Amino acid sequence: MAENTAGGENLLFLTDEQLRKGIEAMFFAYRGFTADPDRILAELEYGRAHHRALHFINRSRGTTVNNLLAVLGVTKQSLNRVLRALIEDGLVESRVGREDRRERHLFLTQKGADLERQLSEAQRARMRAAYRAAGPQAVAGFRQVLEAMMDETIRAQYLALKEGAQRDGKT
Amino acid sequence: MAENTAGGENLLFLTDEQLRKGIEAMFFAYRGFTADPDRILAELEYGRAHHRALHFINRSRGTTVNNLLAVLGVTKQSLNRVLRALIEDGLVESRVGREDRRERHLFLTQKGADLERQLSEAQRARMRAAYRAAGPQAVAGFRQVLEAMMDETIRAQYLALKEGAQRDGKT
DNA sequence: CATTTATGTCAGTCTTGTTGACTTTCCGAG
DNA sequence: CTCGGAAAGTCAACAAGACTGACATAAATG
Repeated sequence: MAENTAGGENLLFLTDEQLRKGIEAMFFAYRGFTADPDRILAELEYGRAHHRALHFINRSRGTTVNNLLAVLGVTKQSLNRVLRALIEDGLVESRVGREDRRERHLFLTQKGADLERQLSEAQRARMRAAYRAAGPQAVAGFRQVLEAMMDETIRAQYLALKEGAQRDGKT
Repeated sequence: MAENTAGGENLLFLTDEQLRKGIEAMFFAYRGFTADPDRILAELEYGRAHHRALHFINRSRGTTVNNLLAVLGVTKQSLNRVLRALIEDGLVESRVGREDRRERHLFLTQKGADLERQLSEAQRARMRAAYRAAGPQAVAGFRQVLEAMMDETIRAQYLALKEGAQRDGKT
């Protein structure tokens, strides 16, 4: 590879070959990332979309449908189908907004919180194992690269969320 | 949180809060990761599934349908739909195996290679920017964590792929 | 020759995305 | 205050791409 000599050692990680490995790592890792919750969801006749909704309702309780839409990056019609199922099954509660009665504020019921906990714990367990295997320094790099890979507008949302509602202590 | 004091600084990154941030980073970053090729594909009436097929045929030219199945982790019916379209449109060529004539070996045509190049370049550009922004050390950590996050069996495949550049098994 | 393997196909289902059309509610201009 | 537009949410219909199951064909293998 030409860049090897042209750019010097410190640019080796920018060769097409290195980038390709990163792309494939991302692809395979994402499969692992979703595998555990997917198995749980399959038994309950829910899908990944339900998991995502539960996750973000839990993490920003009382959020409106519109907020959730922006975070999830889907159409409101698509989200609505998922939300309807979760509400019918008693996992999510939808309350009419007090100030603006067009809005619906979303909350997990106890049952919803239980499932969310079960799903996120499965995902966290894998993440915890990966973090432990790789070490703190690798984790910092992992997060840096992921943040840099997000779309601009998404990154802004992510950084806002990162601090967000349940703020305990420092990063 | 308790772990903050209980585990000491070196375990800070294993708190549920840290893990949740990692999970969300993964979610948002994967959206960015697929966004650019998705835009190109949408205009051509192809989907992400076609991109994945093109990518792995390019990276392991002459691979068999069965190999591709294992790497992509989908059913043959699902892959077949995608492959049929790519072959009909003249992006992929399917050749009967010389040694084992039951096998079909898959190759990109010039047209297929062109599209693959266009798609992967869009994806590489984002990856390159992220790598550049984060630096070599972060990239090393990024890859370490991703590898640790894969399923065991997938990781074995990935590591094999990582080394073997263009190894046509038996054509 | 019987079985197994590799591939392809038809049919049907499910999840989750899409667009279009509609209702309810809010708010600002006249 | 009323009217019309905008915003939030809902319902309906459709498409992509995954899935399962059943079956067909050809070739390799014991």
